[in-house]
Amino acid sequence: MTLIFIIKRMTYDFNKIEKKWQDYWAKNQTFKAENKSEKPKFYVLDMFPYPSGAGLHVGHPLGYIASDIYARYKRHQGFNVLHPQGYDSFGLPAEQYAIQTGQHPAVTTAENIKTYRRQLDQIGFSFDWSREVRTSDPSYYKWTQWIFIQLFNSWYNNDSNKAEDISTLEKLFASEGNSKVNAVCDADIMSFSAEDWNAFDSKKQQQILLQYRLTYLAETEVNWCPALGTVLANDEIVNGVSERGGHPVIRKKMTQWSMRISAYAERLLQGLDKIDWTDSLKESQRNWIGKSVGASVVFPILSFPGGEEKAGSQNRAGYMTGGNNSHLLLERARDMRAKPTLAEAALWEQLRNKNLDSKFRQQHLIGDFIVDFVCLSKKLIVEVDGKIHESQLEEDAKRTEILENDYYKVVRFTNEEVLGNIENVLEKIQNELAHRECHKSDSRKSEQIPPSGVRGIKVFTTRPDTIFGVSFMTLAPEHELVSQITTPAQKGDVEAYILATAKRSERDRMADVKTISGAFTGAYAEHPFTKQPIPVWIGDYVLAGYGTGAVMSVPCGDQRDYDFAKHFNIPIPNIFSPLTPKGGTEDSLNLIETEAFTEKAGFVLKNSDFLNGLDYKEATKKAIQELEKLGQGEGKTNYRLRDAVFSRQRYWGEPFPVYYDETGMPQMIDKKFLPIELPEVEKYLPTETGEPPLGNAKEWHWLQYGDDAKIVSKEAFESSSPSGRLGGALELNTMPGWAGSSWYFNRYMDPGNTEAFASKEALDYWKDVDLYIGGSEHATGHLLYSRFWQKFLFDKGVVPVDEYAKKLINQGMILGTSAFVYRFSWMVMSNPDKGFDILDPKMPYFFITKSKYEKIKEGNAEETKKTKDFFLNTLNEIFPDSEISLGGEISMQLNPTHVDVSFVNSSDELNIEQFKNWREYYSNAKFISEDDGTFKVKREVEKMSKSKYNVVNPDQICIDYGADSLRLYEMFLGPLEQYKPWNTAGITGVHNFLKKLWKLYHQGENGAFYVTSSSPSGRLGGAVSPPSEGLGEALKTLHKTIKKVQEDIENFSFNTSVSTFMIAVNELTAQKCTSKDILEPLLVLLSPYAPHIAEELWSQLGHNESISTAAFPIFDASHLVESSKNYPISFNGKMRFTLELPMDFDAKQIEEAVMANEKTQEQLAGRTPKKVIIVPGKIVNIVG
RNA sequence: GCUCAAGUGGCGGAAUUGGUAGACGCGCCGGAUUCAAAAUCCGGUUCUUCGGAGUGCGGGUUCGAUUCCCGCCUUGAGUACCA
Repeated sequence: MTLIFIIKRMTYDFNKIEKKWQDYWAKNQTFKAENKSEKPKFYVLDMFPYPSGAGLHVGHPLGYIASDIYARYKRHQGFNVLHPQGYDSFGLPAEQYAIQTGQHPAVTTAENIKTYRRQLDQIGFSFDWSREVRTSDPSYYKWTQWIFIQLFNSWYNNDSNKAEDISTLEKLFASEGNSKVNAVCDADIMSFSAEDWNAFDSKKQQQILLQYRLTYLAETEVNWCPALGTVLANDEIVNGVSERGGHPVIRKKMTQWSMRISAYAERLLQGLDKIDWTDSLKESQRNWIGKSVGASVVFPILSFPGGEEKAGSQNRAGYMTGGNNSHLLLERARDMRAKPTLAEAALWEQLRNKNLDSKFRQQHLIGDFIVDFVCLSKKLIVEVDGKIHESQLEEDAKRTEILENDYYKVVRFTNEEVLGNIENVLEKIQNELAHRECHKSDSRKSEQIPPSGVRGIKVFTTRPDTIFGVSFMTLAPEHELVSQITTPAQKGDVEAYILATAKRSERDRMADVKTISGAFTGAYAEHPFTKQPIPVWIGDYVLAGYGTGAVMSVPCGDQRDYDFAKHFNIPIPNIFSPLTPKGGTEDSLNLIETEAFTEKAGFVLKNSDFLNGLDYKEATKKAIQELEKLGQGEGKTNYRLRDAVFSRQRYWGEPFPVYYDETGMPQMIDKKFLPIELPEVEKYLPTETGEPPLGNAKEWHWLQYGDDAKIVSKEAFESSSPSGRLGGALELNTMPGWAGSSWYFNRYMDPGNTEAFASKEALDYWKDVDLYIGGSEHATGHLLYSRFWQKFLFDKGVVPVDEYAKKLINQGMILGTSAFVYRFSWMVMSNPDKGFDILDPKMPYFFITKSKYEKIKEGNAEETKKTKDFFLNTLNEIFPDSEISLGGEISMQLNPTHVDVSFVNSSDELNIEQFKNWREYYSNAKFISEDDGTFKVKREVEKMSKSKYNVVNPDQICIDYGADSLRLYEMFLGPLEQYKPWNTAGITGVHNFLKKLWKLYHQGENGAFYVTSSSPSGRLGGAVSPPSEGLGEALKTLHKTIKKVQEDIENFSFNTSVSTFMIAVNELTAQKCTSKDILEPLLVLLSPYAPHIAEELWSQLGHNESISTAAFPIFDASHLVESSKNYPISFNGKMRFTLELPMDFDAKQIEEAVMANEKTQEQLAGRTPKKVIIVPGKIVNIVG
């Protein structure tokens, strides 16, 4: 017996249903995730949205719908699902708006968030809103500031290969100096001993530590836009001017906070292998990190302008230092050596020849100074001051300070002291020497110093195996050696070239990579092995910013070197011996006749001394070994990844928890005082003195006595008591947009925590994101920086995993379908006496429908004439008093103009009335329509954007079709990761599907709910027919659907499951299925996609609880077993007909049946098949 | 230039390990219902000279290729002389 229950007549009132269930979910906190649960966890995350003023357009929810389907599916699977949402609410647009309107960004941001929230709610997402975070909320950015402090208090230890607390570094410095420390740090670090360190004052120590910290202050060259008063990122500059406003941009050096992300380059690269992210995304991160393995090689410089340096001597390094103008100073030093003062001569007599056991040099160049005497190994400078120094005490003091900064000690004596009591002077010097540790100039540290002076030209190469192919060196024009080594004869050429390069803008240099240019410096370097001189050139194909800014040019193995050599007639020695397929070499074949041979295989080396006969791998290894023996090179890995600038001259961002003390050193504010809240300012522009907007804050000085601290005005700070006082001016920059988004996924685990950014329990439970969905445009920004922070936090033991997202999917963009109308006009000529004003407001705009436009474009004379007549007649009607004539046909103007897509229907017909009302100046527009009276527009797919009038807002779609239709349709459009145009026309398809679905459950009289139950103890009681009786076809449909939908969700192929649902409903409708056994599980399948209608029908089935955690139906293959198969019968691979045969036929039986069939004989037309391929259960293919 | 992704009807797209190419939907065409329209329902819809041909183009492997291999073309994205 079958029980029938009829509830009441209902139509699919989606607006009412959707509102009802959205309210229900909110009221019952249906999607709240628990931090303690017996269930397995699953974390589904969407990329943080920026709440823009324009609100959501239909492209935004695409990824959210996909992740929501997955989250809901996982709930049906029995997981405790964390699916949070929040806002990356600091950012430029709100600030720009504040600048224009004076409205506080916090106010506009809050309004925008409200709109976003309303729009998100109406789509029915299963977010746990109790965990919402906003980056601009002080309770959130408190922890962003805290992480910044952790970075400041850390350094990267290459030996332990992780970040460590800065205190461990201080201990090392105090006990052994820095020579053995293997840290990631600034490039220009001087070595010091433990004694030096302990003798340094606090400021000096802090300056040194800053060179090791993971976030540090440094002078960085930035893109400065004076008009906007801020630094711009590279992608904010378009064609050399600012993207916003088109203002000029200049290169400027500024002191900024930087993040030492380069410390993590290798781990960021290696980590990619552990995570399931899209290949293209990993690929762009790999490119960005840009690892290249090779060697660094030093080429000594053979000739200096003065000729006083000779190449080849081993103890050259450290012999002399000097800045860019050293060659000028050197001449002066020589002069002074020749004409010493009496006192100098006397002292030199005593110091020379190692009378004091230390080697001294006289009139030597240190940095940009010529000092009287210096002991390089002990870094002791002895100055003998004549009368003249009394008048320049200040300059001397400054000079002393600079030298001391380089760890030199300066002792001064007067002429009188030296001449009067030279014994005393020598004793003092001896004393100093005894207290100073010996400085080895060739320590590991000094190798990190960029090449300068006689150290030679340091290059990085990925092909050390080709070192015998070097025929010249090329330096970047900006290289600091250029001015030092250029010979007088070449000076003119070189300077002219440098000037010409400097003039060329970045853009010119980029656009014009084909032109080869350069200049010879006149200098020669020495080949490390052959000791042959190699000419040194400069060329702008070598970039100052990469590697060492210099290359060893191997024209036979590098195309750019090859082109350069050809252009300047530099020899191209060949070192490649091509391999034949048999393994021998074939030297008659010249690999480099027309271009460089850049392959790393298929050759052995020749003309390469000890590398002869070796291949790429062997030779690379051998070359590095030999270079290391000579001390002129070593194996080296280079990364393109640069440290990230972390300061922005902006208001609407996180303030730094930093003040500058009286010595000007940055100090972190203690954790207990966080957050440092963003101050109020009167205007959001830079100050008159060019300081960032925070410079406008009246109170922005830190004033702290012990546990008491407050932010006060400059005056209040200066008048406060200095005793026990901490504090100073607060940092004026704010953090960049990526600060808050680099760790938010951790905050969602425990967003309300006030003691930590998340509790250990929460972090250990949720661990990482299982599924992360977002746009690929963040590939090298957010997604790289956030991995860096996560690894850092992992090193510090704060988070349990070092990769925060196991799987990441990129959703494609939904593009707009822009509409264009064609405007046309002719050149108008009128009689001067009876003229009319072309700017007369009565002068209308003329538009022509698409097909006629196309005819005219093709040169259709008739259509052109008609259009012309229409134009002229219309004008004559409007201006009856004028005599108007037109220019020739050639002067006809046809311009496509964007028109708002809301005026255009799905058949591309323009609503002329709406269009006329759109703009005042269109109100009297004239139209040439199609012959049937419609006016058609041209369509084109473009990015969705306000300025293209092609934005489609989800609000209206929800009103017209409902959120379930929108969700299904966005998924139905195509594969998630693909870019695809939005076309509202198709939404009726999925909407009809939902109506059909509704009908399937409402097959009662007058559309009443009607479901038959066969369950003996069903919820509504009653009896009883054997389960599944007579449901064969329906069960097959159901289980086919279960299988497909489950596979689809797990493969993120959401578009195909929508088709599957349609097929299922079509089939069940055809079967007139009313069985609860079928229709109930079907709802669970559908619920992730169309949750509102699923909830409604679920409750109509008699359930009192939400469908959201109902168990996902289990696929049972037995329902799909077929007894026969409709075999496709192919002839030579082409399917000609099908044949129904029993499933249990074996190959032989199939062949007999097929060959016996008359259609087979017809196809064969008397031929005998050569071969019959039979795959039982699949196909039959007859060949012949 | 390099790297990655993608090219299938009028359109969005499907074909999951090589096995019936064009599922599903839109649009279009025809029909039913209606005084009429909307809505709904039913049927058709790759091209075709009715033999066949056909998944960007040209080759190859295979009994069989949208799927695998080689070469090319086009489009989109990222990157910009990376030594």
